[in-house]
Amino acid sequence: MPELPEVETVVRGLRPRLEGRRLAEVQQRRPNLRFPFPENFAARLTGRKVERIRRRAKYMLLHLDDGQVLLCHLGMSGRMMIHEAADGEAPTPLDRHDHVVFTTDEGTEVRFNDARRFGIMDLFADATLDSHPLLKDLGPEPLGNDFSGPGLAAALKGKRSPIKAALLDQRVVAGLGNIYVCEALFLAGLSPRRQAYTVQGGRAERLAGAVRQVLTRAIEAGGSSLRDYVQADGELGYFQHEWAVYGREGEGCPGCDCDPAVSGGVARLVQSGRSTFFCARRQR
DNA sequence: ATTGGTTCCTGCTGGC
DNA sequence: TGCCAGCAGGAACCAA
Repeated sequence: MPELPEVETVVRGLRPRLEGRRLAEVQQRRPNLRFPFPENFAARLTGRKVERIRRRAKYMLLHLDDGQVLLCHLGMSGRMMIHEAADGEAPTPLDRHDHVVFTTDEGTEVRFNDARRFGIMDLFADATLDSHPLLKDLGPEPLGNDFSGPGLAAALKGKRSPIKAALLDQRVVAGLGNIYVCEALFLAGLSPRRQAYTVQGGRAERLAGAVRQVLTRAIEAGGSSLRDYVQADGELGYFQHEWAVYGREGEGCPGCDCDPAVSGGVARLVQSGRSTFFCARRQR
């Protein structure tokens, strides 16, 4: 599912096609995604130039030349598919889940496709960005300077929920989802069931380092491609081949030499309604 | 205030 | 082989 590394990969794929380009045409093909589209969505975007594209947590933020910001969230199944203009070739037919089509002044099409419609699009003034309800409570960027062991420890202090749930809380650290939380806890050797407030000192330091490491590696690999997710240019990411525990129930834990038939290997449990994968031997 | 459960949605998977 | 229940999950929302 698109988590921080996947969104970062999409942003990097979109930049060369959209930054500095004008949106010649914008088609909104249904009234809502997860929420209704803002009023006059397409009209307010048409003719605008995209000055800068950046990422905050799992959100893409497109800064426009008139002081508006277009916010996009890929939800579970959202993709940005790029169709370059080609001489004399018939355009690829639209899919029924192509909900928004942006066409630039160069003729490039960017199609937002989202089968499950958990995605979000919003459009608002740059000046209100810091108070935007979806952005205002977000925690630090895990790859930024504001994220550290002591900072993480402070955010976890007093939290009685399992560390797994705490890391999914976007107010603690922004951008992690189920996959990378499982992977980071594995790397840090921490049990997903451990109460969050017990992750202090060296444990918090290890966990912060593990979060950074797993996200950095995933971005280098171009993200993880599940059946839902394709990078902006249609290339597949490779990080799913590097998962140590996610989706590997019953397989041997890559950190243990033990036989999965004897030890049980990677275990699965359900926490806050989602699957957690972990190695009970290595993670305490 | 904090925490846990439910909901939205569709496509894929696995069991019969 | 075909059918269909169940599962996947980000984050708002609600209830305790």
